[in-house]
Amino acid sequence: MTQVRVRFAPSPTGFLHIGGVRTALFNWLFARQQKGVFILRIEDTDQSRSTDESIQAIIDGMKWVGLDWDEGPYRQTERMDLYRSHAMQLLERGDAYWCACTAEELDARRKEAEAKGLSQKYDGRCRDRGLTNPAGDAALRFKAPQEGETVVDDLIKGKIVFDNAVQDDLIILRSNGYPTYNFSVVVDDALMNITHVVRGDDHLTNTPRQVPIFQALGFSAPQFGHLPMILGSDKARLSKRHGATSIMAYKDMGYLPDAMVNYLVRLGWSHGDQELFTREELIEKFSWKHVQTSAAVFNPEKLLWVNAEYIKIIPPAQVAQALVPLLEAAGLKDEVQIVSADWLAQLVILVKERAKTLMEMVEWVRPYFGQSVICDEAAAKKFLTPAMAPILSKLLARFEAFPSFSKQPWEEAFKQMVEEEGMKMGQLAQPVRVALTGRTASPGLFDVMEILGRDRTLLRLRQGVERASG
RNA sequence: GUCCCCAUCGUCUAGCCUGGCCUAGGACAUUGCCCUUUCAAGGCAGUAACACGGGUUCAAAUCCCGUUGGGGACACCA
Repeated sequence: MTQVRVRFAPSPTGFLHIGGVRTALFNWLFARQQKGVFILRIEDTDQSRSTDESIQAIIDGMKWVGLDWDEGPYRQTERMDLYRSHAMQLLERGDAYWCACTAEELDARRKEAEAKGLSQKYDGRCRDRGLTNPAGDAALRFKAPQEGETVVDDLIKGKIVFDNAVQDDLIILRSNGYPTYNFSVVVDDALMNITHVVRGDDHLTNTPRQVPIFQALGFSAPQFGHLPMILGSDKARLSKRHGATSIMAYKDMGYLPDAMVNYLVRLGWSHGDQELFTREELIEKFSWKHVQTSAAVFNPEKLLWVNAEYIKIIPPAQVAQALVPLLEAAGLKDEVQIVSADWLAQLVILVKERAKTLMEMVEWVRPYFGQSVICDEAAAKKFLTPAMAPILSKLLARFEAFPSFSKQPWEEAFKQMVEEEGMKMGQLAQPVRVALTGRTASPGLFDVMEILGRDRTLLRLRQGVERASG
């Protein structure tokens, strides 16, 4: 058994998006399961579109979702000699030829063919001209076999047969000397000993173009696997129209990387009825057999649910840690600094069942920082009424009698007062909640008091009484 | 236009390979109820799908053919 070697090979022409992450993820899972090697390779042979910022964005994105690579990042622009020397091999063997047609001419002919409803294939006019390239401005074309069939046994789709007669003589070296995609991938996949090429469905028709190049170069082709596409809610290919597509945008929106991974892997793969998996489980249970053959619609609501599940499952201290940067960004930098990690973890426990994202959690948690509270006007108007003032004042007095906070006695005192006043629980609880948190919705009252501590509880209650009286 | 892929609830999917256990299961969303100091969470229940047409077979969601529909590819982009 040779060792599994897979790669993720994005082109640095923009940020790392959802689809790319999923492709990377399937490769990574397979590599980890097979104790293989996962390679990151940057396909930057398109000079005009590749940027260094994009490369950094890819690296940042991969790191955030925790997809670590064993080799690379390789950059194709650093491997130019390899492509050129292999292209020359093909030329020498008669498997490639120089083509003097200019891009403009080709474009014009293609448009004409399209207008007439004919094949848009290259007409092969330079194929047998035996041209040389003295001026250095010709492009090199691969002489694609025109007879027989190319059969691909896809890991996901099964056996697919392509007629060689429809294959084009692809340009493998541009007139500027740079290789094109279909050639550089082959050279790299061959030279890097890639055993399994797993990529998006959109590359399916590239496979019969690439297989003959492997063969002409004297390499055996790797195994191929084509992942179905991810679609937007309108069933069109996922794009900016469907909201944030950069993976890092999800970080900013308060998604947990593990939740992202869990959602994405379930989008196109399943293990019976199981919805939630640890990474270890994913690595253990992953199999090509259960990868879906059809495209899947990206469903933000389910992602939200998965994220909420992770917020509940993950150790609170860990959630707290991920929350800190968002708190700082929300203007709570000073407040966060003076607070202990333990206290923050406790706070997370209070709100983790209410927040579906870290972003929402920031809002849930905001009232528990600072001495006083910022009170919602409508809430105050409704619950901190003059009529409530004496009752709240009475409650305050009872609480003040306790030298320290303790849940049970405080709760008993509270309930006793409700009874004495002939009130319903909610009639007293809501005004107190507003006084303590400034809002009508919060975690359990006594949990709130516990997190605030005796002093702040009393302070806020006192301020609530004032407000109600005023 | 040519070539390729795909088709189960609104969405993600189980089942399909190896036909009967499918009166088609789970999850998200949605609706109702319960729980309840608020908001959540949780529990219970409900609505909801085998694209269509032909075969093959005692028997088809499952196998075969066709139709329709969706997607992808056809660049000196990747």
